[in-house]
Amino acid sequence: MPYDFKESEKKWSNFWDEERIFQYNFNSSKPTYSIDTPPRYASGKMHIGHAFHYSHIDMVAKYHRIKGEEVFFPLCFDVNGMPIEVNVEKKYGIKMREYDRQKFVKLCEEFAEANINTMIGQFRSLGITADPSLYFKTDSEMYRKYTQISFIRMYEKGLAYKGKHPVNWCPRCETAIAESEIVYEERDVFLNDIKFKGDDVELVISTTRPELIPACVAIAVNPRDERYAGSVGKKVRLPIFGKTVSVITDEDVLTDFGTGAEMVCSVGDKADLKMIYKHSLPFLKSIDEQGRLTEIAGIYTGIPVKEAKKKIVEDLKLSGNFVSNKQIKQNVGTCWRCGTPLEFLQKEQWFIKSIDFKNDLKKWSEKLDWHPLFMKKRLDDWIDSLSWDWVVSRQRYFATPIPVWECENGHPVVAKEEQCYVDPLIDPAPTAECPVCHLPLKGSEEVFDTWMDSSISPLFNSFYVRDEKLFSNLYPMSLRPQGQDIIRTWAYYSLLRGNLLTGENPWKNIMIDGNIMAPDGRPMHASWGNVVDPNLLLDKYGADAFRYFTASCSLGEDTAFRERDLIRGQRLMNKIFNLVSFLEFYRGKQTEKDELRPADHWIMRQMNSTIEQVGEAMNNFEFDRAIRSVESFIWHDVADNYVEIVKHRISGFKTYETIYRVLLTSITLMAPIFPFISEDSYQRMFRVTEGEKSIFDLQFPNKVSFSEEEAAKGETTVEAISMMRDLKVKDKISLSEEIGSASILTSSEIRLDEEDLRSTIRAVNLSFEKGSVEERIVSIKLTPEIYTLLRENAEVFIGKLKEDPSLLEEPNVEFEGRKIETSQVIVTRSYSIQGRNVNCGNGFCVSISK
RNA sequence: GGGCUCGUGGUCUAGUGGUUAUGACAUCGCUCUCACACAGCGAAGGCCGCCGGUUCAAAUCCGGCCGGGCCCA
Repeated sequence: MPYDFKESEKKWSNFWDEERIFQYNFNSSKPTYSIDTPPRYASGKMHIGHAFHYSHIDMVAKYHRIKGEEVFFPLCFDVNGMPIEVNVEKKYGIKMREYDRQKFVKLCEEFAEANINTMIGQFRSLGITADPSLYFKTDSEMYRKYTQISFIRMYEKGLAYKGKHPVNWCPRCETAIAESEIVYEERDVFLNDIKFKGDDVELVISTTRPELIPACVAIAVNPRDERYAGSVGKKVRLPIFGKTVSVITDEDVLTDFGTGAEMVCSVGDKADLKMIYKHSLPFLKSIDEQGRLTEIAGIYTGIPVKEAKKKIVEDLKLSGNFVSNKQIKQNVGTCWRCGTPLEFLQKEQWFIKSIDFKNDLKKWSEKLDWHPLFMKKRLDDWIDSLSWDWVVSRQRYFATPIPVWECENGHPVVAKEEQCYVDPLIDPAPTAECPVCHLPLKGSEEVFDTWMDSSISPLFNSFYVRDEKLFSNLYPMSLRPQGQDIIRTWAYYSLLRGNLLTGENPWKNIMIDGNIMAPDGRPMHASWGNVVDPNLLLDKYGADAFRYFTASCSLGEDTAFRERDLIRGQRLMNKIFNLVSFLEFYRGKQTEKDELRPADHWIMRQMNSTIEQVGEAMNNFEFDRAIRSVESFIWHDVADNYVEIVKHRISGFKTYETIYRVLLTSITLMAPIFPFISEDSYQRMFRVTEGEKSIFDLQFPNKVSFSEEEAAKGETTVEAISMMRDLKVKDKISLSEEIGSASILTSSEIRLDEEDLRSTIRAVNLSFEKGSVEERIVSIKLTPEIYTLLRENAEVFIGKLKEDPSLLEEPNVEFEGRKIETSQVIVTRSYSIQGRNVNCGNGFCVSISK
């Protein structure tokens, strides 16, 4: 009867909920292991990548639980921000800015809430037991309150400021965009060659943005470009617009891009901005917030950029200034949400100081334990590449309001902490008028970048400001788990703010996961039709099988989805189910007093090394190593070999005790990875004797003591049995059929458990025959020490031994004046016996006869 | 273009200097064996991406190239 995962998974997730097995106990005396759960973004349901990532986090949580720690694993959701706004606009066919602001926010809340409910169900199906008693979502007033308070504290420390600075601006979303939110896309654009004339000079510039001609403040060429040597310093007129600009030189101009002469516009892009600062050129505002040309464009005023580009090119053709164009590929900075090409605008914005802390950030990053370590470099490289402070104001609706009021001269008044949560559009300012100019104050319409919310998650989780005692216990948190794609945002901003506000890192460890790719190795895209739905997989294979796949992926690496791993996982669950059924069948049927035999010592030795390997791997977040080790133990050592041996003597108390211990240890080791089958097995077979309510109340297993000498005998016994069973299969003798005799053929002393061997193989007689085995040397190798000693002569030495193997019979061999111990020589032999059907292993052969 | 990462039997994968390179899935034999045919035993299948270097010894270290992925410009 195969394992019914559907029924089991339903049953045990209900049990965990009802019994509150995974609820954090604030009064516990156990050490706390705290996890800064990534707040799942509530714009839709979870896809396979999320399911993958949260499964890993859950394995860490359950592992530390079973290690005896009190695990703090909050259930949380991220709600604020543009993706939900955009989804709501789509769903209801409305436009945010044409809709009532408060009503629109309400729609966003409802939309998010529905998704949250779906995702809570998905978490449950996956066996992810994030704690609902530690629930938060980022749009709650409780959460937003601390976003605001943390801002106020940074403002008071001079770390937040309002400043005028060019920002990346999305004309569709009408909001500033942080550097980290820019998505670069390769697009086909036209590179236009346009003639600029002066009184005594004429030159052709190349530009992809002819609509910016009215914003042109200079023409730049490379100083070493001889083609333009005569033009430098001269004046040329802008075609159509007539304004006069100078030809300047700048090292950054590429001589091989187009004609090698380019317009400097204020402000077209970052490169323009750099030249404007360097050459003290004027700032013009050529594009407005909606992406239309401003009044400096004369007759083109008010025309959207795309249209203006077309018109201006046409007019250039008419005026004879247009030379030619060609299509090129160019990386265009676009809005991460809507894909609209971004503009560069000079705007008043709120900033958080970050550039001043570049060196500190690298030190803070150094203090973290990174898993895997190579991810650290990605953060360090990002820190190095930053060129200005973090723009935190957004001109949107659904997010935390910036707790600020302003007079009409733009003097800000920041809220008092006691006022928070505060909505300046509704609530009054802390002072009646502007303290500078005594004018009335108006609440800010701006909201925060959503990373302002999510990057205080470790502070919020640790009861920052709310409860000093809890804070000192919980902060810094044990672990930040997250995806590699948001190192430059979530990890970076959290590290920055945690340190700026508390002077300490927000966590001790950071675990970075890779992505799940489609089965074809490419990213999953709806339009490529290669998306895999986790719900279908859970239905088909079950959560433990899915977790088997996720555990088998190396941390930090991108992995193509492999359905075959789920198949294998499901088979493993079935194997475990059947092993437990076997034990269950013999429960209470013991009648004989027996003693531990060599095979029992052997399985204990294997078990100890599995305990050690799994513990080490899990401590390092190496789920793949843990699972390989435990799977190989259960399937091969226990199921294929050990169970076969104990079948004939399971009526003995000691034998039963051993297999009981072995299976209980196995499921305890696996419980963090396969919670359902482990809980199911525990409840069915072990709870009545162990007493604890849940397998997760057990402790990570300790090693047991055993005799190394007996274990070695056991290993030989297992090997002999396995070879004899193979012979029975080959001779078409049923495994249950008794055979007359079994023989061990060997040229040397051999120690094994004759009784286990005979009973397991069902042989009436067991005999030993000496001296009849022919051996052949397959290879001769040396220990690394001897290789190091002999270096280039090692091969000569090996050749000598091959020529005369009898040398190996002495304890030492003379070679070039040295005495080399033969124990340092690794000889691989194969054994055979002429004319008999035998199996040969390590130092002996076996044969059987009816 | 830069940083990081991966490239091992048909497919996927373990393996960071030293036995005859691990295992899974698929394929092919044989076996209902008293926990499990979602099983067991066995077979076939690999110039470890390519080129060079270091070393007595390289899948493993170094350099270059080719190809996939992530992030950035």
